[in-house]
Amino acid sequence: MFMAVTASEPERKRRKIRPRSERRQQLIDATIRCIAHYGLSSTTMQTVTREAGLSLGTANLHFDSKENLLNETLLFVTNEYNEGLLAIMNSEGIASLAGRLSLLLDFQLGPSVTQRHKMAVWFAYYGEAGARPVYQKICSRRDRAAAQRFEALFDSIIADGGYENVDAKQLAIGYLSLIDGLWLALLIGPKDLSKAGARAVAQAFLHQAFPRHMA
Amino acid sequence: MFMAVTASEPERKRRKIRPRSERRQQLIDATIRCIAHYGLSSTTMQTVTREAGLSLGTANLHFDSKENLLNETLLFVTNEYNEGLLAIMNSEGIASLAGRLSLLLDFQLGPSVTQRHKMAVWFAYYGEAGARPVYQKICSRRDRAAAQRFEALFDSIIADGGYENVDAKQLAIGYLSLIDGLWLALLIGPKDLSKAGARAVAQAFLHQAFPRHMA
Amino acid sequence: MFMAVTASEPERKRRKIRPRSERRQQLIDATIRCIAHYGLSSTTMQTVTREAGLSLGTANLHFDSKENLLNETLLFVTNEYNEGLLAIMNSEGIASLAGRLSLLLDFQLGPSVTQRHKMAVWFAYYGEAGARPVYQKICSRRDRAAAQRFEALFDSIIADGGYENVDAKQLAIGYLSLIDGLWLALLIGPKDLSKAGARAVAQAFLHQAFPRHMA
Amino acid sequence: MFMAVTASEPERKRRKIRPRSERRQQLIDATIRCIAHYGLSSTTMQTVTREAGLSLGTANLHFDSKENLLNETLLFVTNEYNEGLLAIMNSEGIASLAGRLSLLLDFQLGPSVTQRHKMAVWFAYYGEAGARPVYQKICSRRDRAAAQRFEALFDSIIADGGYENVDAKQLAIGYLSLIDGLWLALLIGPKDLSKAGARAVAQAFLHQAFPRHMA
DNA sequence: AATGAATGAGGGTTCATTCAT
DNA sequence: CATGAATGAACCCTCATTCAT
Repeated sequence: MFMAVTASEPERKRRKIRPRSERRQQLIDATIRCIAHYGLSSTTMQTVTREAGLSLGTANLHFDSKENLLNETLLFVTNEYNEGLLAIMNSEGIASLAGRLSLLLDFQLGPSVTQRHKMAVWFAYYGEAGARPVYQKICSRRDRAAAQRFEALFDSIIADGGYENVDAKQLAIGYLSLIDGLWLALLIGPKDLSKAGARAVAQAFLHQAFPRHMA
Repeated sequence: MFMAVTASEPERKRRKIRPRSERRQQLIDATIRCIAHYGLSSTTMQTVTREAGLSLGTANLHFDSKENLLNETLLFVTNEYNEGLLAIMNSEGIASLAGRLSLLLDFQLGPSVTQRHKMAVWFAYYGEAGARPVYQKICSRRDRAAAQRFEALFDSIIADGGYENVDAKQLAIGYLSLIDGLWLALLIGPKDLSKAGARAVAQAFLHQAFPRHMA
Repeated sequence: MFMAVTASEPERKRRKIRPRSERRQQLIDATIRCIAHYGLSSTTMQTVTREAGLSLGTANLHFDSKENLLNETLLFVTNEYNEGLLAIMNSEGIASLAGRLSLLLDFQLGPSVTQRHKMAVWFAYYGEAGARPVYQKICSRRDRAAAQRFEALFDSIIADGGYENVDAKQLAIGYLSLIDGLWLALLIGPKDLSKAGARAVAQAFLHQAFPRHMA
Repeated sequence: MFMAVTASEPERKRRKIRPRSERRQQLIDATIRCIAHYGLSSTTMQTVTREAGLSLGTANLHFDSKENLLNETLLFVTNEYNEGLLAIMNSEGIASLAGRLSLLLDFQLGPSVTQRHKMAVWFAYYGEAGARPVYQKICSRRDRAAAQRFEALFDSIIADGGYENVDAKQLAIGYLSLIDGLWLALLIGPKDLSKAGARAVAQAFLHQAFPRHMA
C-alpha cells in the first residue's frame, strides 16, 4: 500500500520528483548563494548541489553542464534586475516622473538589490567577463538596456523640468556608473560606506542634475 | 639572405640566472597578462610560467605558492595605482589645485590606467574579494587611502573656491565610485562608451561640484 | 577452440559500482601489496589504484587522502594480527595452556603472518614510525596490548607449572622482541634463516622458560 | 693582506674549501640526523644540505645522487656498528670470554648504539629493504657477519663452559634477533621499556644459555 | 526523474638534478 | 671546489562529467 502523504514522512530520503522549472530555480538559487559565499572560482557542482539539497547528477540532468548553469544563473540575476527596473519605469499611470526617479533610486540602492549576496554575484561575473565572451555579452546587454531606459526617462524629465545644458545620455551613463561604483564600495568596503551613505551620494548626484525632481 | 648558423643549433634551452627581484617582476607581469586574458579562474601556474617564458618550478621558487603570487600581484597593481595618485597629489609646488584635479582625472581615465589589462585585473580581484578576505583587505585599504586623499584635496578646493553646501567626504566617495563605475563600463561595454566619453562624464561630475576649478 | 566473440569488443572500460566497504578493502589490500613490492616511499596513489584495478579518483573518494589510506592500512594489518592473537588467547575451553602457547607460536611464525607481504608492511611502518606520531601510536598500542596478553598468559603458565624465579613481564617483552627480531631476520636475510629455523629458535626460547609446557 | 684566523671571522658566508672526506662525513652525519628526525621518505637533499650547513649543489658534487648518499649513509652506520662489535670480539688478550660477552651486551644495548638517532636509521632502512635490493644486501651482509662472529664466540664459550645441548648457531640467531627486537621496542614504545629493562631481558637470555659466563 | 560511485584530465606543489656563476 | 637559481617529471588531490543503478 502506498502512502499519500509526502511532507510529514520521517524524512525517508526519498527521491522526490518535482517539475523541471522548480528544480532549475532551486539550483540557480543555490548557485547564487554559493558564488556569494565561496566565490565563483570555488563554486563547484558539488557545492551547489549540496546547497540545493540535491544530488550531483541532478544538476547535470537539468543544466547539462556547469558552464550552462552559470550562464543561466547570470541570466536569471540579470533578468530579475531588469524586470525590477522596468516595472518602475512602466508605472507612468501610478507615479509621477519625480516619483519614479525616487523609486528607481530606492530600488537600485534598496535592501533587495544591495544584499551582499546579489552584489557579490554581479561582481563575480564582472570579474570573469573580461575573459568570457558569454558573460560580457549578457552583462553589456543588460547595461545597454538600462542606459537606454534611463536616457529616455531623463529626456522626459529634462523636457518636463526645462533643464538646459543637460545631456541625457551622458547623465544616464554617469548615473549608472555611479550606482555600479557604489555597489562596489558597499561590497568591498562596507565599513567605509553605509547603505544610507550610498543612497545620499546617488541622491546628491540626481539633485545636482534635476533639482526640481529630486530632493 | 640567411643568418649565421649559431641560432639554428638544436635549440638547447638556455638557463639564464637573473636576480630575484627581476624574476618576481617578470612573473607578476605575466600574471597580470594572464588574468586579463584568461580570467582569474583560468589563470594557472602553467599559464603564467609559460607566459613568462619560465618553467613551472620557478614560480614556486620565487613565490612559494600560487596564492602568494596572486596576492603579490594584487599588491603590485594596487601600489602602482596608489603611487600614481600620490605623485600627483604631492605635486603642490608644481601644479595648482585646479591643475592637480585635472591631472588626477587624466591619470585615472588616462591610457595607462584604463588599459584593458589593468582594469580586467582590478575587477577579477574584486569579483573574488567577497570570498577571499585577503583580497578584500588589500582592495579596501587602497580604496580608503584614495578616499582620504581625495577628501583632503576637495577640502582644499572648497576652501580655495569658497564653495558652499559641499560635503568633501561625500563628494570623494561619489567621485571615486563614479570612476570605478566608468572603468567597469569601459571594461564590459567598450562599444557603448569611449574613453573620451568616460572622461567627459567624470569631468562633468567635477565641473558640477567645482565649476571654478574644472572646465 | 575459439571463444565466443563478445569478449573481443573494443574493451570499453566497464564501470562497476560496488559497496563502499568492499572498495575500501580492495584498496587496502592493494596498498599492502604495493608497500611490500615497492616500499612505502615508492607507494603512490597511482601505484595503489592501478594495483587495485581502479581509477585514481576512487582512492580519494573512499579515503580522502593518501595519509588516511596509509593509516587505515596500518590499522587493518594491526587489527588482523591482534584478532588472530586474541582468538587463540580466548580459546580456554578448547585448548590447554600448553596448547595455546603452541598455537600462538604457530600463528606468529606461521605461514599467514610470515608472508613477505605482511612482514614488509610491518617494517615499512616501523621505519617511518620515528617520524610519524600516528604510526608510532598505532604500533605501540598494538605492542602494548600484545605484551599485556602474553604477560597474563605467562602468569597462568607460571602458576600452573610452579615455575620459580621467572618474571612474566620480562619474559613477555623478551618473547615478543624475539618474534619481532625473527620477522626481521626472515624479511632481510631469508637465505640465512628458514621459517622452520625461526620457529625452532622461538620454541627453544619458550622451552627454556617453560620446559613442562613447551616441547 | 690575508687573515690567518678562520673561526673568529664575523661569519662572512664564505665558500670554505675543505677536504673531500670531511665534506662527505659532514653530509652523512646530516643525513643520519635527518632520517631520524623526518623519516626516510621526508629526507630531501634540501633538508640534508641545510642540516649540514652546506649548499644544495655540494651534496651532488660529493655523492653524485641522492641514492648514492643514502647507500653510503647506510654503509657508514653498518660499518660503525660492525667495527664496534669487532673491536670487542678481537680483544682476546684483554678480556675473558665472559668479559667479552658482557662488553658486547653493553655495547649493543649501551647508550651509543641505542640513541634514538641510530635506531631510527636502522629501521628506516629496514623498512625499505624489502623493496630495495641494495639496502637488503647491505643489511643482510651485516647480519650475516654478526651472526658468524657470535656463533664463533658462542662456540668458544660452549667449549669453555662445557655446556651441552646448546646449538651455537641457533643461539646466535636467537640472541641477535632478540637484540633487534629490543631495539625496535625501545624505538617504538620507549615508555613501555627502559634501556635498563631491555638490558635485563638480554642478560637473562644469555644467562639462561651460559649461566657460568653471564650473571 | 533521480542518484552518487566512478572516472581521469588537469590543477598546485615538491624535489632530485643540472649548470651558469 | 662551491653555490643556489632554474628545471620539469612526478606527486597528491580536485572536480566536471558520466552512467549503472
